[in-house]
Amino acid sequence: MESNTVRVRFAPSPTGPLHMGGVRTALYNYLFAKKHKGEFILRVEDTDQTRFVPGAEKYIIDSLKWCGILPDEGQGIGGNYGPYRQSERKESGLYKKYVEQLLASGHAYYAFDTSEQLEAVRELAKQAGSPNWQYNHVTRNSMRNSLTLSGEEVEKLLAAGEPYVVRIKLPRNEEVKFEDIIRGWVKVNTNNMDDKVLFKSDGMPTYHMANIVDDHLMKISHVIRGEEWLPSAPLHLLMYRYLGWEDTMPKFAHLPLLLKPDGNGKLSKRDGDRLGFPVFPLEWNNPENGDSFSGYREKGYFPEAFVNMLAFLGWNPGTDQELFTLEELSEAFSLEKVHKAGARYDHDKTKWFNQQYLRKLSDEQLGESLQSQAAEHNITIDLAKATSIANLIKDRAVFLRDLWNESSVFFVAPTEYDEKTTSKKWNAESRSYLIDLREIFSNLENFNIESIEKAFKTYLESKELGFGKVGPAFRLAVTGAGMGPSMFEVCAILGKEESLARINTALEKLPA
RNA sequence: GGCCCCUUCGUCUAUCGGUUAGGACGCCAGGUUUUCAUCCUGGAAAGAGGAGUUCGAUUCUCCUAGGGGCUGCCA
Repeated sequence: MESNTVRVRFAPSPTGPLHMGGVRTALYNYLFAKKHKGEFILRVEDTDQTRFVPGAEKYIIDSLKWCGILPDEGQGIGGNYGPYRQSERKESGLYKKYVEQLLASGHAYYAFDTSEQLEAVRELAKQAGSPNWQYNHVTRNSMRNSLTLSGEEVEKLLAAGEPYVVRIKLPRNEEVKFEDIIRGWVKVNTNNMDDKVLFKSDGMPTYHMANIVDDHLMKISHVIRGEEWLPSAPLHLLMYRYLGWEDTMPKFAHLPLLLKPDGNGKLSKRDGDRLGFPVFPLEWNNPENGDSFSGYREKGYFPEAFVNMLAFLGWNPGTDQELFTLEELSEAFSLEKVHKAGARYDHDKTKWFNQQYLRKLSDEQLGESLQSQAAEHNITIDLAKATSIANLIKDRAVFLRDLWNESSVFFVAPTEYDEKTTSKKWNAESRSYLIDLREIFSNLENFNIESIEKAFKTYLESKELGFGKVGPAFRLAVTGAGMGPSMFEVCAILGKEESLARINTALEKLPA
């Protein structure tokens, strides 16, 4: 079917931590590549030196690694199309060569207007009532560029080292259309486009230039990126055309955006911690400016759950299956099934996914986790015990840490007693029941689940009491809480001595 | 403002002209459970509005409205 190899790239710019929307873009690229037995490439788009953030590249790589979406080729991995950092690619004059080609063919021109001058023109236009002044086929005639200046003047300025940029020269009134895999045909008239800068005065290409050159040189077959790129796709098409690469141009697929759960707009980095969930895969701390954002990994999410959740934000297999491994996702994925509209992030659903993945773990695996968490609290327990405790409480866990949170009663005697339960269920009566139970339990030879339960129930019968009269007080005395797993199992695990000791403590500490 | 994209339950979504419009999360109710959680059962909940095409539109077209994106020598 596919005679051409699928090669896709994820091309983030290292300007900060990778947001979950970016992770999803990477994921879809990865899935598409795997589905078609192609290659997934990581390219670092660091053409903006002013926005460079130390550690960001490492963060991106670490995040992908945590998620399990490993590039086959690219920055940090290597490959035959390197280097994979645009700042390094620029060193060889790579981009400049193609810029000169465009200059020579008349599809680009030099512009000497400074940022300040442009800003002033824009400001003026705004005051005159036009909010978006553009450097285009009409305004370029009144600007300082190689179209308005004489050849000698241009030569002189260039020779004098005058700062300049190179802009694309767009034709007037031309329909540009391309077929997006997700959205179908998209048409734009060049009259509504502007002469974008291709080459900056600092010697760096802009995204528009670098991405076309690199995608071409790296033999990228499909460009799968966020919807924010849709408006510039026609420009990119024109560039392929002017560079003579239109026949091998990659296919485009513009992904729907991830939206804020509340209100409007796309999910942004400040949203998460504001609304009580992370927007980043990994925690991010920037000592330089004090930026600090929480991450899914540190919050206790399984990468598999995180990835599964992300996959479903904008895509759906068309079946009822919701739990997918990465391999299954790779098999089921298709761009045609990607939804067009933006997807609102739902944190409850994310937690649900995590709970599902926790349940896939065996009791022994859960026990191991509990054992190591206990060790962090300087408590040593053997695996068999940890496993049986984990089995007892796993149904109430969403995160692995819940295993410890829910089971600490087994290792640490209560120092406080739940207020609500105390005021509702603890009184002189219940106190006397506990005194009876202490007596009964201390006479039990085999202190196990069955015997405790039998003794307890026999006591209830003899006193003609309902479970509700004694149970809550019993739980309160032993665990300090108003809820939890079966008390017979709790006591059995605690052992006779500890159980009795706790009842004693409660009788001392809790006034009738 | 201009240009582009989008629009099914609160949320994520299925439906590729004919369905009692399905599922999941969340929510509510009932059951199981001494309690909580789990689990089981059930429930409420959607095609933005208006034209058209058609025997028949959620599905195709157009308009309106709403939402989103872009509008930098940022990506």
